[in-house]
Amino acid sequence: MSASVGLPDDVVDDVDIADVDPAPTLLYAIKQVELAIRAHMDDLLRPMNLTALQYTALTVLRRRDGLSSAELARNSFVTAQTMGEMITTLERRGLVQRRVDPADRRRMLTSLTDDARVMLREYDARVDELERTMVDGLSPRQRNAFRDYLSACRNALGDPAH
Amino acid sequence: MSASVGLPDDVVDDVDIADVDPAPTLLYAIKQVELAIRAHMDDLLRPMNLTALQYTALTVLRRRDGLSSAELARNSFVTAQTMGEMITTLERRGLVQRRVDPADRRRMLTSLTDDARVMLREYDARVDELERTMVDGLSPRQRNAFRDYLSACRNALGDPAH
DNA sequence: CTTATTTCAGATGAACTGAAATGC
DNA sequence: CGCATTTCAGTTTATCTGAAATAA
Repeated sequence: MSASVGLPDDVVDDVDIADVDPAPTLLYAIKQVELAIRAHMDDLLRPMNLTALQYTALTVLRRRDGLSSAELARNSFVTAQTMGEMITTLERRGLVQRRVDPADRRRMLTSLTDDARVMLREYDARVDELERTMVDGLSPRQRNAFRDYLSACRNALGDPAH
Repeated sequence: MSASVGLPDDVVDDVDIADVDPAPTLLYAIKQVELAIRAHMDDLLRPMNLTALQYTALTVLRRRDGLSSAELARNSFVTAQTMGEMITTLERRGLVQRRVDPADRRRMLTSLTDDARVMLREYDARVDELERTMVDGLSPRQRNAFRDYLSACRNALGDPAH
């Protein structure tokens, strides 16, 4: 992970319920940011009647076509049953389609429909803007460092449920 | 998972569903880390029969005694009713106590009980260890930068619900 | 009068556990 | 046979919306 971070620089000195105390834990800081993101995302997603979990599944499928429902479940830390039901919902809405994996006929390979791709593209700009707003105070170099840190954290925590 | 055995060099060269693609969004990366944290925290909290939200409320109260239920709700992006019910549950379990705010008799000031403080202290070590595991690959300087970035993000996203 | 906080009363949805069918 | 995936069924629990009481 290169790191390559140079300068931690003081980025904020705003006083807020989130940081009125010197140093709450990083765990808590991450949770707070995720809560704030989710509130914004829910607002964004509500018009298209998608939950954050559904949206996540769709964007994961856009990057990695043909995952099975069980694989998507592991990615989002929910049970296979929960994800299976969610995929069924998306299928009924015409956003994904499934076909039996010819190499392993137990599995169902899931793909986005063209409708889903169009819909996701319409939201890309808004999601990008949310991300830009979020990292507004960070330099490009800091953003890269931030991404590296997050990746390191995710890898360090592993896949605990399995 | 594998890795983490030798290779002190690159923190991440594990191929994983979380980073098989070059650069998913920071939004997604944060969500993934938070999901991983929550899975670990749920495991940690299950023995004491606390949800992540309840634990968060308790630790917030430890830092900022005497918040009202409505304030706690805003901090966690849930409705006042939801937080009110959760605080009632904690009160019945003897983990918090409430008293009317003498300065504004509509409000109920919430405080931890001694029992709650003891319980939280018992878990501090385990939570600290989880955090240490998570940032294992980061230098102290990087950890500080990471904290700054998170704080900047949280502040940039504001309190959308109000 | 309007607003904030709390509380009561449903309604809902999203998740879970358990179990069965299928196929490797 | 054991294990993974999917699907069906039932349940729980957390959260929400709506409405009323209180007090500033």
